[in-house]
Formats: sequence, C-alpha cells, structure tokens
Amino acid sequence: MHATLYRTHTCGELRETDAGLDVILSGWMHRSRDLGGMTFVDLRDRYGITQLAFNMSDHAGLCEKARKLGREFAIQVSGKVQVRESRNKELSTGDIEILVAKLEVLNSSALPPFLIDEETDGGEELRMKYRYLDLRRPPLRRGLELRAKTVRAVREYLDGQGFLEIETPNLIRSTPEGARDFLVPSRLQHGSFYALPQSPQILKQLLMIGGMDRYYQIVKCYRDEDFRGDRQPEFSQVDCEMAFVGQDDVLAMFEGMTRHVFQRVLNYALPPMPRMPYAEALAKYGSDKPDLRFGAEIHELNAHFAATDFAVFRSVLDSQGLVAGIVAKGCAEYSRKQLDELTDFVKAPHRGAGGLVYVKWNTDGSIKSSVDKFFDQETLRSVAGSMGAVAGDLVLIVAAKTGITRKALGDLRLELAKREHWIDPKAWSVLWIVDFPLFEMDPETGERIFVHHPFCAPHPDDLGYFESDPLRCRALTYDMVMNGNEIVSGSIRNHTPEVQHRIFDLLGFSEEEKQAQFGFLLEALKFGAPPHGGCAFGLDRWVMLMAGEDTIRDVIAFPKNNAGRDLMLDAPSLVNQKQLDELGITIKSKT
RNA sequence: GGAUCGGUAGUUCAGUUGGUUAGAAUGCCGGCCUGUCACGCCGGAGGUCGCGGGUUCGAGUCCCGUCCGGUCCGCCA
Repeated sequence: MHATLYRTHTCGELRETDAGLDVILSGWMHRSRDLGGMTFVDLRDRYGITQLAFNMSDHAGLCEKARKLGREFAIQVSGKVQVRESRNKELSTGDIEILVAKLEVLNSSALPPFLIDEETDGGEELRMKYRYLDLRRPPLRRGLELRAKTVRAVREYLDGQGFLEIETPNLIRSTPEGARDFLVPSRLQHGSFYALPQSPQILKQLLMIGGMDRYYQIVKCYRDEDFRGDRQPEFSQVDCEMAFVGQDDVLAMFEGMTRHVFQRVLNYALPPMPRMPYAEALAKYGSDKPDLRFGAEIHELNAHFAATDFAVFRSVLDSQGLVAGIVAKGCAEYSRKQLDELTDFVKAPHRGAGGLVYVKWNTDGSIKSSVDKFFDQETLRSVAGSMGAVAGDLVLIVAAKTGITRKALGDLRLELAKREHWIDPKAWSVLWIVDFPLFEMDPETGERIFVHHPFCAPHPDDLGYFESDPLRCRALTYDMVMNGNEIVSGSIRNHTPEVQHRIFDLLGFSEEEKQAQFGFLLEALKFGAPPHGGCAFGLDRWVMLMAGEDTIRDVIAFPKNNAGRDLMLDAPSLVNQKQLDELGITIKSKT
C-alpha cells in the first residue's frame, strides 16, 4: 500500500541548497492558509516546520485534498524542494517549500483542545490531561532534549572517571526518618509493606562497603509529601558515591562534572566554584542557598547601635538579637506604598519580623527615615555609608531574634531583586556551601535533629566538643547551590561503627531502636568499611534551570499535579476488591 | 493540615447594584480570494454559567455545602 513510510528528511533541515531535491516528509498539519488558487500548509515534526505548497492550476485534486486537512492530521507528502517566491526570515526553513506531488493522510485528528504552538492558549490542567499533545509544542520538546543531553553528558563524564552505573532496588525497607514513605503492601506477608526509596542512601553506602568504589545511578526517588512547582512525588537524582576519599576529593570530582555538563549542554564555561561556609551564607544572605547573581548582602549593625536608646533596637540588643540591614541600590525614591508592602512582606507570619526600618538617602544628600525621631541625620548617614550605601540608595533594617532577622532580610533581598530586576537572566551563580552544622534544635519540640541525615560524618576538627556541645559541631556536609537553588547535597559518611553509634546516641536512639532500624548498616560498618562519601544531584531542578523554565514539570515528560494526581492516566485510582483481598487490605471510609 | 484565588462557548477571558435574548477574542463550519506564513474579507453555528441546596417576584451575580484546579504556608532527613 505504501511505497515507503520512511521519510527522507525531517521538517527542520531543508535549505535553499536543497532546491530541486525530491523528498518525502512526514508530520502533523500545523496550520494552513487557503488563498483560493493556492493553499499553503505548515508541516510540523520534532525538528521544525516546513511549508508545503499546493497550486490549483497545477494540480486541482491535490489542492482540494490539502484544503480538507484539519489541525494535527498526521500526513506524509512527497514532492520537490523549491525556492519560495516570498521568503520567511522567521523560519529556519523559510527559504524553501515543498511543491507537493503526492499527499497521504496517515491519520485524521480530533480537534485539539488547545493551541499547539510555541505559545499556547491552554491552561495547565488541560495541558496535563492531554500531555501527549503538549509534548508536540517546541518548549516541551526542548526541555526533554535538554534533559537527554544532560544525562548523556553526566554518563560521559562519570564513565570516563571509572564510575560504575549500578541499579539499586525500588522495593526497600521503610525507615521512619525524613519524609513520609510511599508504601507498597506485601501480598505474601499481609500487614507488611515495602517502601519506595526516598533515596538510595544506605544502599550506596553498602555498595562502597562492597568494594564498588565509584558508583552512580540515575534514579527515581519517592517522597509522599505535598508538592510545589519544583517538587514532585517522584523525581530523579544523579546519585553518586566514592570510597577512599575525603571531602575535597568529592567536591573536585563533582565540580568537574557540573562544569563538564555546562560545557556540553549549554556550551558555557562555568568558572571554578567558590566555597562558602554555612555560617557565612546565613550571616550575609540569610539563607543556606544564597543567590549570588546580585549583591545586597546583609550587614550586621549591632555595633553601630550598641549605645542606642531606641527601644526597639535596645530590647533586641539586650536579648542577644540581631539588628541588620541591606542596601537597596537606587531605591531612595520608593513611595510610602512600596515601603508598606515591603514592611508587610517581612512581617508575614512565617517571617515574623516586627517591622521594617527604612532610611532613604536622597539624591540631594538629605536623609529621610522611619526613625528620624530617634537618630540624627549624621548617625544614619554614617550607618548607611558603612553598609556601602550612597546618595540615591535605600537602607532597610530589621531588628529581631537573629534567625528571624536573617530570614526576613534574606527573603527581602530576593524580593527586591525580583521587583528591581537585579538578576541578569543569562548569569549563573554556582557555589558550594560547606561546614554545615551536624545537628540543629527543632524550634518546636526542642529536640536535637540532624541537618542532613544521620550518616554524615562530624568535622574532625570539632570532635573535641562533639558530645559536650554538639550544636557547635560541624559536619563534613556540602551543598551545591545554583542560582539560589539547592542542586546537590552530599556528605562524607561515618565509616566506623563507633562514630555512627555516637551520632545515634546523641540523637536519642536506644540500642533497640538502632538495631531495629539500622542494624544492617551498623553490622556492615564492622567489616572494614572504607572512608566514603558522595552526593546526589536533583536532576529535574538542574535541567529546569538550564532550560530557563520556572517549574520542573516542564522538563518531565509525564508530571503529576500539585495534589499528586496524574491527570492523563487519572491516577491514583480505586482498585477492585479482589486486589484488596489478596493484599489483606480493608479500606476505611473517610470521616 | 492551614490560607488564598479561581471554575461562564472547543480555548483564553469579560460579565456593573441581583433585572430584557449571557458577550469578546481566538478556534470551528460555510462562502470568496494565486504568494501566504497569526493570510485577508463575508456569513454561520456554538452555553446544564463545575455540582447540590438555599434566599428572592427574579441568581452567572448573594448565602451554605461539595468537587475540581492554581498559588502560598506547614511539610519536604
């Protein structure tokens, strides 16, 4: 029936130099323009768009057939490449068209529910339900292409460095730490459950003990928590681990990988990555994932106001709090309304600042502030000057408990950057954050909790006060931060059972709990476990950033919505009674 | 778990103080047009105003409930 269904060319490749060539193209009817005497059809495939030309005086039958093509009909044509009479400079194939000699409709199409083009009129929900149609749009296609390219570059680098790609199981044991597990009921043992891995953390440590001294895996991980634009219930990691290494070895290896991928995927030479201690990140940027594409660092001002009578500052200083501020360059003209908005921003419940002090250093040199009653102009000008402000700048100050001041100013800094377009969209800020604390205090329960996970090794310099002052103890833990996003998280692990026991002890585990939850790991560490460490890259988020998208959904072929539903497959779904009976599961009705 | 915004034509949206036959753009259908490329021009069809209940002479509009979706907080070692 078909001489061939193989196309000789794609819709993105033909150029003026191909004129005269006989070609076969396949694709979807993108759009058509019927001028009466002739009809133009834009044919689309994964590679681009090529114009098809049908001439009534030339071949009336074909022209009539072309007129009847609806959007998204799958068609195949053959014909001759010819130079256009009027060219389209917007299109890479805009110098040529195909004078069609044969047209075959491979399949008709229902009317698509939204516009399939670079920009679409479709809402998020519709696009998710008809994801296969959304995937025909160039932005989605580019996202998946970039993802494939990234994965290829990752494998290229790691394979070249002698890493073994090893799969670990998806049905594992639930551990009560961390995020909520997705559970899979066991048919053979009613009442028992597998868990889907939140990460292959322990398994990769066991691989190191098993002698696979350089391991990686591009792996799905699962967390049953609520979702966001940059969070999905299942997501992909580039999971890596190395044995017989220290922190510097790991950082160098994966900094190298990151730079290799940027070079391969974006043709961008990423500069060497600075390493910033956690404490400095918090003090200067109010965040452990600072975005360094713009300035506006936090300046601590306690010393400037040490002798103040201003009650708000006084009480904060007397209770070991923090008075600090940032400089908003060129924002001295801010209106009352804008300042009120910023005040409300820092006073939002989850930020918790009591208010926002502003100091406008007007271009005429005068000072106008919300604390004019308490400070003279000279004092304010000198404080502002010490922060690097000049005339025309706005200084914003928060006074509160240290954590609140830092969080409020850190968030404010990002908010101002957004409002004032301080961020160059082409710039990259990639750095390591190091020297995280090993533990922190849960502000609600007052319990000691680990910052990363309980397998991170304590910093050797801090072992002296490991037990006496554990909150002061740093860990051999590191994050890679890309444009204000945590992209990589990792650590050197505990490879001796002694240290691992001490950590569990400090976290308040009993011997029984240790054995019940992590007995297999403690046992394994007894058998000559090598020093080891590694990290995991958040692949979706990384690709999202490189693609310049706002949500990881745009770089995942079939994402779920914010409620964890797959709108296309309509999952999760009810199952039949037989399946439930086999698993010994009874469903309790709600309420 | 909480807050908040939304659900009206295939799609994206407007819809005044509760008041005549619920509109626009785009898409779709028909007609005209030989160099368009978001083609153009003329005409037409297209609605359970998410669902259920209530208030009212009268509800897209007000109230209650519910379902669905977006955003944010909590949560995410």
